[in-house]
Amino acid sequence: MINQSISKIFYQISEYYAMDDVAFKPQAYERAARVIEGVEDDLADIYEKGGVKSLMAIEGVGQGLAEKIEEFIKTGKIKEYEKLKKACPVDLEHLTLVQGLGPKSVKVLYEKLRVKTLQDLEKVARAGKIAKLPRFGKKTQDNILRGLEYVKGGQGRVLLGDILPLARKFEARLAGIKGVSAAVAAGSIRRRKETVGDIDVLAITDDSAKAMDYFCNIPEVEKILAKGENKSSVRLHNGLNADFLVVPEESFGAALQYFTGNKDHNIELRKIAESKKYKLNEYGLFHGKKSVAGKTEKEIYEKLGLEYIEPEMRENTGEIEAAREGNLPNLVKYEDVKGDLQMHSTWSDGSFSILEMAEAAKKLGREYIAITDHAGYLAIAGGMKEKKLLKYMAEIEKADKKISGIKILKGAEVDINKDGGLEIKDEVLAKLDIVLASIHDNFKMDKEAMTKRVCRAMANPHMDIWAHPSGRVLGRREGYEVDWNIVFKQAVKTGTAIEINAYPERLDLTWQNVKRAIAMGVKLSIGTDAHDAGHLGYLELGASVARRGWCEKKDIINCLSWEDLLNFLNK
DNA sequence: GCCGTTTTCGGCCCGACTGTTTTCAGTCG
Repeated sequence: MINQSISKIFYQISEYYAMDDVAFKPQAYERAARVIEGVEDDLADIYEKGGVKSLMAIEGVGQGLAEKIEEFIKTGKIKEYEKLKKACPVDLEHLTLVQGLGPKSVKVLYEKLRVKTLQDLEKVARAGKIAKLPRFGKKTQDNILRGLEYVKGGQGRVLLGDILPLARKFEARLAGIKGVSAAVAAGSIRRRKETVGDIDVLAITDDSAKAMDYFCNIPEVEKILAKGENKSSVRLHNGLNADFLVVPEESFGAALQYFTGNKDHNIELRKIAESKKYKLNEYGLFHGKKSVAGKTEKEIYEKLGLEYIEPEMRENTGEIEAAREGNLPNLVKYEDVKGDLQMHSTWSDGSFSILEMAEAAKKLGREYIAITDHAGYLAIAGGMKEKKLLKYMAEIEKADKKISGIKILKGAEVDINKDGGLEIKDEVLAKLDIVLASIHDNFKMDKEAMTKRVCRAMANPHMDIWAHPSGRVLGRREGYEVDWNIVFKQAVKTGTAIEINAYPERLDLTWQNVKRAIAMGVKLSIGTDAHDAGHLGYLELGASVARRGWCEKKDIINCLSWEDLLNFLNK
């Protein structure tokens, strides 16, 4: 799939032109980049079938960009991009990762302070030089420093949502080789951690040399770092490392346990093993030299006097004690999630019609969905005001009547204003089946003000769900400050559900806060925030956050039957 | 560079916020 590569290049080109103050081209490239990100079919396939003409059928792609895509398909690069990159004196790509820093500011920083790289930026910021520039100041400088920390911390890890499909591809391919009887991606992928630093794949095979050869030669490999009989290590084109391990069948459970982690969880297990006069390692659980368990994870946990602990819970945050006492939650299953409670259509910033989204959701087996287009002042996201909302609602009703086998809720994602008011009049909100409310501005309010703002919004009887509650964007910005204890209490009091936004770069509420919230009795909702039919599959990422946060079925309103969900919303 | 048309040019989703200014450029969504 070349779509992501092309999309990325177009984003970059857009920034280069923006830096040079070129008019309108940046928006054109950016728009095309965004659309291409969401195109489900591989651009190479589209091109193969219908050439440049068929590429031009994509929104925002005209003759010029279609030919650039063609160029990429044929040569693997785009000359114009290479030229711009070469001509640009600074590392724009990384500098603009810093929150609040755009192409224009980067240009000024280069012209006045010769800032070319993130390192340069840090140096001049620390030296206090940025604060002295015209139109910059102390606060801007501090924001840059904070942004820098975040960018540095986020590097080298990729989003679970981006890597899970690749890991599954590896699993499937390896499982397809003769002699391989199992292949599983372990590590943080198996724990469904929101970001992933590398890929560990474990396999059982009777011909390890053959499996190793195969793995080291898959097209994603950029460089082989190590290749042995039982273990190989490679660097992938996407910058990640991948390890491939072959273990004997009788050790598979032990190896899986060992390589799934996390580290602290494993250390605890080994301590327990030691206290029982056992030794635990990746080959099995041993009493002296005699193996007492190793084939499955389950038997290892059992022999250690523990209930089986699901991978998503293995973070050493109390799961081992709970397993010892038989108090583990009855974790919500991926298939328990019946519906999707946040998505967008062409009525705001989505790229598919209401009916198209419903049809795609139905295909994935959803029993119900909520269409929740933007309403309020977020104009760029197509935020609707009251009058348009009424038309939109009629359109949802029409779609609901037209489609069978799936129910559609009339919803909206309404902006919460600075004071905690909702940006749509109550009498219109009352007409919606489901009201999500979320914060899209004023992220840097102090904790107390932000807490008040949210609590006041929740007090509005029409608000059903607080969407993407922390506002974090993985790898780009931390969430805003809010007193979680107070807002969780308010959520329980007002009967407001809190969302687990399943979009890969959000996964917000965080799993840590999920755990705290349900312990206080908060009900949670899962929404993909899909802006494209291809995003609807993210629902499982939301479910994985729920599982990491110890949720049971009863904690998640998406697990309710249609009738029970309506009852919840009408309360 | 795209797009739609008043169809081969002339517009181009825009409102709010931040941090700087004391009116506004840059960034964000």
